[in-house]
Amino acid sequence: MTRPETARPALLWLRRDLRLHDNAALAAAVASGRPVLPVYVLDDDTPGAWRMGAASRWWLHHSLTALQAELQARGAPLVLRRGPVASVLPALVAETGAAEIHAGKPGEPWARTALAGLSAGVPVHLHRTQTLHSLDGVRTQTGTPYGVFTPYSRACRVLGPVPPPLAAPAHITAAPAPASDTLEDWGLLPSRPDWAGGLRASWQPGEPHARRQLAEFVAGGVQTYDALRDRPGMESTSRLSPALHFGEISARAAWQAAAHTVGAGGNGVEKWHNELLWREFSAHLLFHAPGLPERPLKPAFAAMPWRDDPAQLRAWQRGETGVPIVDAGMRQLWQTGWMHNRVRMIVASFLVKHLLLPWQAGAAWFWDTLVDADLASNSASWQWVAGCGADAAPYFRIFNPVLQGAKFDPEGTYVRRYVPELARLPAQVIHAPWDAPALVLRASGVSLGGNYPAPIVDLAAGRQRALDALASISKGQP
DNA sequence: TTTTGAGTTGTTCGA
DNA sequence: GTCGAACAACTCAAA
Repeated sequence: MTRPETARPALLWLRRDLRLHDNAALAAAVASGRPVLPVYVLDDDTPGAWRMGAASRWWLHHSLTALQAELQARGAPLVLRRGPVASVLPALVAETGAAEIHAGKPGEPWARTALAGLSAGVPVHLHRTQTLHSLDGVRTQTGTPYGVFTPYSRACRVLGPVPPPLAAPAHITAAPAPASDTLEDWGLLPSRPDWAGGLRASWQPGEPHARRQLAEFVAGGVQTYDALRDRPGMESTSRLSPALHFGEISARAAWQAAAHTVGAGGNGVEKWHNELLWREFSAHLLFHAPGLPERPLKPAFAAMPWRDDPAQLRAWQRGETGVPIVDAGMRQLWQTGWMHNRVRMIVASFLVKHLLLPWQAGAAWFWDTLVDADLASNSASWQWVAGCGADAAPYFRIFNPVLQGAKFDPEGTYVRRYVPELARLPAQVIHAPWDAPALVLRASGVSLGGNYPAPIVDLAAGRQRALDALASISKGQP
């Protein structure tokens, strides 16, 4: 007995597009007229793969749980498999008799390489699901990729209006389901110890919640995004970065939802669009510079005299540097799996400039602890702060964590929330307790070197050391 | 081909 | 307290 040709399923490989709305790969699989077989592959084994960090794995577990429920509601179970995609997918094709594969086009070099090495014996159709624009398609007039954000963003904006998002299919004709792992098999959640309490309290992964969150942001926060997005003590950002990373919402939906707001005053929508284009630009950079996660884009930085200081790196990771805004940021990261964007810049600058520790060490910590860890954005942003990126910050731009704290957390709200031992300090001294009179410290229950560390580096000396190090690798030096 | 203007997010110093 | 200039030189992208 042979099945009719049209009964052979279309395999839908979902990776960073864990959604039903505006999913071109899903739409194409449904449009093929074949039964659809959705599959997620946990790939820790492809050589060169950037194995997802612990916080990302926590998010993935819950995002896949939500996706299973959504697919099930439309009649199609999600198949879970584990292993290198280049062997898992062909095996699944052989097992199910699938006639074609649909997937989102990967951006990470290692994933593209793995896909190129895949020979499934059936057509593989790749669809753009992760970005607004083609990573390869946006080029300068001479055909080279962009290396500077502003002209890149201009080129994107003149491409024309972002097309409307695709609807979610009302019904999916399911293929007979092959064997599947269970999420519990994968052990994505921490057990001993269970450190995910702060993540559970802060987040709700999955497409349905991401859509609600976007709607709320567009109805309120985006109007004041321009003015308030730099204030870490306020809820003034979208907090959609993990949903965007895992594709629970599409960049297109995020763009369009804001574009349609009426009566938008100020530049909130434009700022929001720019942030989406920064995400896009980072993906563009990684696409064209595969070494971005490992090596500085500016070759001169190979000679940078980075220090090796495990104790100071550990103090930074734990939020025990003695610099309040830095410690608050690092503790927010550790507790919630996320850090406000402004504070990311401050803690990153502190690590690479004041401590003179390599940006790769910071990027590795972020990779493991962020629920929104994204290879392109993380690598490009760390290189930018370190000064070795394509579109780098000027060498003299060294964030002063005291001034940054006073400017963007003037009441000390953010520091008080994450560094409770400083909570009773007056706002005037909360960002530099070492300058506070002994009487004020005592009255606030703060003991420097006791219940809160003294700064592990003198800020002025650290700044000068960084300037000297940067001067030592400039071409003007003998 | 050559030229020109510009380049996310800052700090310090001196007037 | 406030303000403007200086802080390298380089590379990018377009005219």
